[in-house]
Amino acid sequence: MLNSYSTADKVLLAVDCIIFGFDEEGLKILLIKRDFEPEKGKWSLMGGFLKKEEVLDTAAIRVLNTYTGLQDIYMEQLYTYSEIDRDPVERTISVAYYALINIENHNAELIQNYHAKWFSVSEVPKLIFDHDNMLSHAIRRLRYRTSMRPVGFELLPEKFKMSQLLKLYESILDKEIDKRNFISKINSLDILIKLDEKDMTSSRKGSYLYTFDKEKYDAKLLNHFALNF
Amino acid sequence: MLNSYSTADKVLLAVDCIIFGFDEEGLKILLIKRDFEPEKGKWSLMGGFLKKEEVLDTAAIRVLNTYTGLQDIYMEQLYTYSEIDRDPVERTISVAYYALINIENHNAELIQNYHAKWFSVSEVPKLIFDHDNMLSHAIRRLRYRTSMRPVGFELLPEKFKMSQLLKLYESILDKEIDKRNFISKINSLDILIKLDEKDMTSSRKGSYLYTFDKEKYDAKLLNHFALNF
DNA sequence: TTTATTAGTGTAAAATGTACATTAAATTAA
DNA sequence: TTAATTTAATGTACATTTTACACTAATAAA
Repeated sequence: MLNSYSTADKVLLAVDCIIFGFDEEGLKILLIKRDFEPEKGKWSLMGGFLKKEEVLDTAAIRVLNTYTGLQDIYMEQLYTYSEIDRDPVERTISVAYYALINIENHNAELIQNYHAKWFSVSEVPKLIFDHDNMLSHAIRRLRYRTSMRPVGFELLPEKFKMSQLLKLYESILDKEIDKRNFISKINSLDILIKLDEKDMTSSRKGSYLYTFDKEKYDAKLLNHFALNF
Repeated sequence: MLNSYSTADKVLLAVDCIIFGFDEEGLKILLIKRDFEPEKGKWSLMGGFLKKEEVLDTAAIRVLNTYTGLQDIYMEQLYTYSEIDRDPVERTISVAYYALINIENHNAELIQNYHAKWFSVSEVPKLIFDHDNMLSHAIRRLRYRTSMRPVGFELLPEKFKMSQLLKLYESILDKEIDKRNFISKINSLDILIKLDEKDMTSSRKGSYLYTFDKEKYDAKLLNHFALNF
């Protein structure tokens, strides 16, 4: 019977969270060392089961918070994984979510956490279950998204140098980008505000700081701008 | 307990199928009239529950086949919907899938079916549950996808006129496209084979027929071509 | 042979993308 | 005080792509 609610199978539904961050060293991802079976001691994404009275988006937020202390992180649904043996203990379907966060802003929350740790995306250890697959899927999505619209908002501090933004793009897209072309392209989008302030920490000359102009950004989102680096 | 398999809630997991087709009249979508409760007699997507020993992709194929007789349709996962009350009978999470098919090729299968019917996307009736939402999400995805790579393959007959391909794009993107620019852009992709054959049914002059060059197409997919109409 | 209908074709101007090297500002060391 | 060092900031010429736009070609029917 295709449509009998009473006889239909019920399954475990999980969420897994892929959290991207960025700092001087480049693009990173947040992982936890499992302190429970199966695969205790191995690295994995933050995951947990959906509760009956809960929406997936909320479950993802709750799970992430439980493991990392991170609050109010907006995550986007990535894909739902349902391979029969993806979880060796019991048939579990998992809905993966991903988010971009600013590492500095959230360090306080993370420090008090037990086992969460940032890894460079280029040096991720072997993960449990199908988490490697989820991660590579998420990276692909992030790259794709980056080429469609600016992503810097979430990953950079409030005030940032142009060179940081450039480095962010280079990290995500994993390629070199011509500095002058990058700057003129970004400027042509007209979504940055150049501040009077300079950051003197890394050079004699100092470099101007910028912030995103959230209003202009939102207005332009509607016409979904594409960047072709 | 976040990670106890034994105490975690289990839920009903469904799949819903969004099937796009195209004919002389434009872009269409396949719906069924429900012959069971709830919402009996209303129009809906083809849906059914995931079985315990089944992968989502397979469930989508099975469900579609059950309602329409359609065979071997490759569907792509769209999104997973989990609003608490999306199904009034019981908490059900649904994974939506979508596919593009050639209406003519599959008419034989569909004719013998009871209640499935094609609707122009511009004249879709009110659907049950959150199926309207799924559909509009799918249309958005289709438009997006169309701007990233050619989609004609699946929706057109084996042999087609350039004007059909143009009309397909206009239907999906819901805007007029300049004929000359369209043709030269398509030709520059170098994925069509112009046949010696002409279709004389719609004009005195007759128009050349084309087929897709699957090999060239696949080769180019790797460099994901973007079309900006 | 004229008429009507759809198919098929090209070009010029504008916008965008790309490749590439020098000067500017400030600190530190001589 | 001057020179040397370091990173920041800027512009141009060329190639490519996109856009706007209108007439001729082929054929069948009248």
